[in-house]
Amino acid sequence: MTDFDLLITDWYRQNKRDLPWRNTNDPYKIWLSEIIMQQTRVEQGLSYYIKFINAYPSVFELANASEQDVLNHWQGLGYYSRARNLHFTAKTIATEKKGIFPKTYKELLELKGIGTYSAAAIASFSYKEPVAVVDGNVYRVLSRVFDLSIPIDSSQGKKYFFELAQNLITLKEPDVFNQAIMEFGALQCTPTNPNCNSCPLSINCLSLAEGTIKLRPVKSKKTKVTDRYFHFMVFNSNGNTYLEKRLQKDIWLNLYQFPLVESNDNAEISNWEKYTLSKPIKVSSEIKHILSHQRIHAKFYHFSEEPLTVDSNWKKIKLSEIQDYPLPRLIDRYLENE
DNA sequence: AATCCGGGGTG
DNA sequence: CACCCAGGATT
Repeated sequence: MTDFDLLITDWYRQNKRDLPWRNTNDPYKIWLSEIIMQQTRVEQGLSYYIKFINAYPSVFELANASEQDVLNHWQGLGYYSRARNLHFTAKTIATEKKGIFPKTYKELLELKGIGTYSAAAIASFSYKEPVAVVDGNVYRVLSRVFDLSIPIDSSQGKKYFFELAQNLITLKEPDVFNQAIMEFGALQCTPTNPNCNSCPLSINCLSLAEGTIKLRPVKSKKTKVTDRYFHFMVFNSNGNTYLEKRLQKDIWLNLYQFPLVESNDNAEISNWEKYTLSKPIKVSSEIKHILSHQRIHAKFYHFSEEPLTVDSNWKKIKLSEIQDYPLPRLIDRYLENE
């Protein structure tokens, strides 16, 4: 197809949403929006973007914040390594680079938390470098238009789609092309029930002609989910409780939770070993919390006495100040419903 | 190359 | 329940 770029950019000019990070060339704002939006729908990430811009108007405010403050603002969005890397890179930019972002795809790639997609997005949106973005939308659009069955989660597939997109991108307005193909995937060429009836590419869409729309894109792997059983100790005496900071290489790194004992099944814990000898005054029913690779079965056990011993990563806090700490959604939701 | 890392929405 | 979302780091 010779005029893919024209068709897609024309569609974009008529159908694009008005999003705050589209009205700027500021690499800080572009970068922040791209990190927040990774694996996240615009409707979910938008309020976080606004919150971050208000709290940290420039890379210097972000660099000078504590990691806990950054994680607090990130709370509930998930994939918390994004927030930790965001903060790490802000400090790199503020100190080593005096607040000036790198201006090329190649240099941007060297920053922590910035991969091929984000580097291409920042380089094209801020500096009009003609390097193609390849995100979930782009995989879907291209695999359908060209009816490609090569798996998008293979190394070969990733390389193939990047080169294809790179061959299609316009040199005049690479930023518009990149925005256009992603917006087209998000609004028109959607995962289920794409709007092929009113699609400017339907005449050229090989997958539509072959009847393979529902099969595209192809993924070869399926994620396997493991079950975990969490038992949280909710201490409450005189309005105080204990939180523990998660320091292991595991989910929710550097977030806080009620002190946890993990077991192999959902049987109620009766022996809390060194932590307490008393019986809980209340035990919640099992709460299921779904992550991409884990199914967590959680129970909350309430104790009205102080623990017998306190681990080094525990912190005694006022229950009324618990929201000063970044909490996994599981904990936050339990507090909401309690 | 394979696996891990959240949370929410959809059919 | 399975799949997807403005992906990246680690092993």
